[in-house]
Amino acid sequence: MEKVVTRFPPSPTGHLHLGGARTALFNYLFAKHHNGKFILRFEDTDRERSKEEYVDSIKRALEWLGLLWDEGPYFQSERLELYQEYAKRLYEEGKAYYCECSKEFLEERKKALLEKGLKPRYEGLCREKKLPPGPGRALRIKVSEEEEIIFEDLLRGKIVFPPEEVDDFIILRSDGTPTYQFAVVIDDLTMGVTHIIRGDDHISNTPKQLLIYQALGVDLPYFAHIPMVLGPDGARLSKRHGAKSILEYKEEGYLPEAVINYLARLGWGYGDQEYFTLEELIEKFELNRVNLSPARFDPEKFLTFNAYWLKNLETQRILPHLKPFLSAYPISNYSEDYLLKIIESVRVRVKTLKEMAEMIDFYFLEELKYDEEAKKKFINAHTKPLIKALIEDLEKLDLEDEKAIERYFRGFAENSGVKLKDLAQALRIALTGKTVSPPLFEVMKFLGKEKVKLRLMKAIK
RNA sequence: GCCCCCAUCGUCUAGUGGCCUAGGAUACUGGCCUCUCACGCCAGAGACACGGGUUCGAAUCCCGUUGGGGGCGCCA
Repeated sequence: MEKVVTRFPPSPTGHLHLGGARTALFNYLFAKHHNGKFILRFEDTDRERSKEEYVDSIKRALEWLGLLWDEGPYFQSERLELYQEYAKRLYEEGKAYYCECSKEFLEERKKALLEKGLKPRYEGLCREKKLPPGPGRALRIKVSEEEEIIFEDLLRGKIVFPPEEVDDFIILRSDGTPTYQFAVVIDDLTMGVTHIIRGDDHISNTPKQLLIYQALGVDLPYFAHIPMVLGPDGARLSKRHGAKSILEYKEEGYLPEAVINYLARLGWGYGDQEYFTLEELIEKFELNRVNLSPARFDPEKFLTFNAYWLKNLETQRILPHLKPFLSAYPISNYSEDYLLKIIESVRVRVKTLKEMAEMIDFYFLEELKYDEEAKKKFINAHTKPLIKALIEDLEKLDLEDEKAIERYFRGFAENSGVKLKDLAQALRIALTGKTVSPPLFEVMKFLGKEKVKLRLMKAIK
């Protein structure tokens, strides 16, 4: 097989969201699985809506996900001459013609046809006029009215369109810029793209693109139309329906590993396996395992995947992602080893990095933020003397030895006639300020004797 | 309106004519574990959209219906 080349061609008119990211992922995985090349290309021929800002955010999102492109990014806006050359060729070969119909006129015709219950299509008014290029004239491709248009989709098999489905469509606007249909074909052709993997909303565009390939007299690439990602409500996932950008998930404390994994499982499966690393996906990804029906995005399950990776990824790989969430604290005062141990102790208890940061903030705070209500409840006339006694005992304890501490506390509770449960809550508040924390004896160990003593004293003051 | 795609638990999926009394995950319910919160473990409930064919046999193949999604731009 020739070398596989895939591409991801976002238009920089918005941030990268889950749907786009999944398309990028599948293209990336397919290319990497076959030792091929993955190209990034920005389709920015719509100068009105394209923004530099989005180019930047899409790139950052892909980088964060680890979907690194081997070539590009290309910009269609920088390749206008190329499109014009190809268009000129089609015009000179009589395969395309100039059209002088105004937008307003076409709009009217479309309305009229629609009212008659007909398919809105260009009626070929300028087809035989043999107009030369000129201002206000768009270039249309000549389309046969008799032949069915057939193509073989890698996932769905043969797809047939009746000839009347495609009219003489525009390939070059009257301002000389190419339309999407034309630009994609020329780009994919000149960039050597072998496999076009894209959302199935493009199925209906494919016939038009096929006709361009045909007119050009070149071989077709392979097409694979993957199902779209729908919102939880089953409606199309789109920016207007509040689809969040990938970068927003980053800010909410999602791990790229989780995003990748969840996205891969939307519309793709590998037996009963649920969890995959990027490396594993590259190894196992095959197009024939892609589902054909659209998948709904389920925030709940997405969170679960994040929780899974939070508790299974090596702590060294979590730390860099966690650091931005800890920026309010002087974490540079703590060793990496210390931070890793803390991560280890809370990773099973949280679902996002944000939650993780909140859960361990007490390690870094000079002044604890107490849950006042809980403090009142658990640090009372009954427990205060006990805490005082504990402070005395602290000197002779080895906080490094968790097991020993636990034995000591169990004994202490028994002797004092309180349940460890109740004593533990009082201590938890005193040491962390909260009612929920990592295991107490671990907290003491990591805090160290000095801080434990200080915090206990402060709590009973 | 016309055209195209799709159809298994709520959701993501396994399943490619007999292994299906339909498996897993998640969410849900109950229990166990337990210093809090979690994790974990055990158990439960939960689906082949419907109707016709084909076949000895259909979740799996064919047709229709219904439902969902998409497209019909000098947007991408």
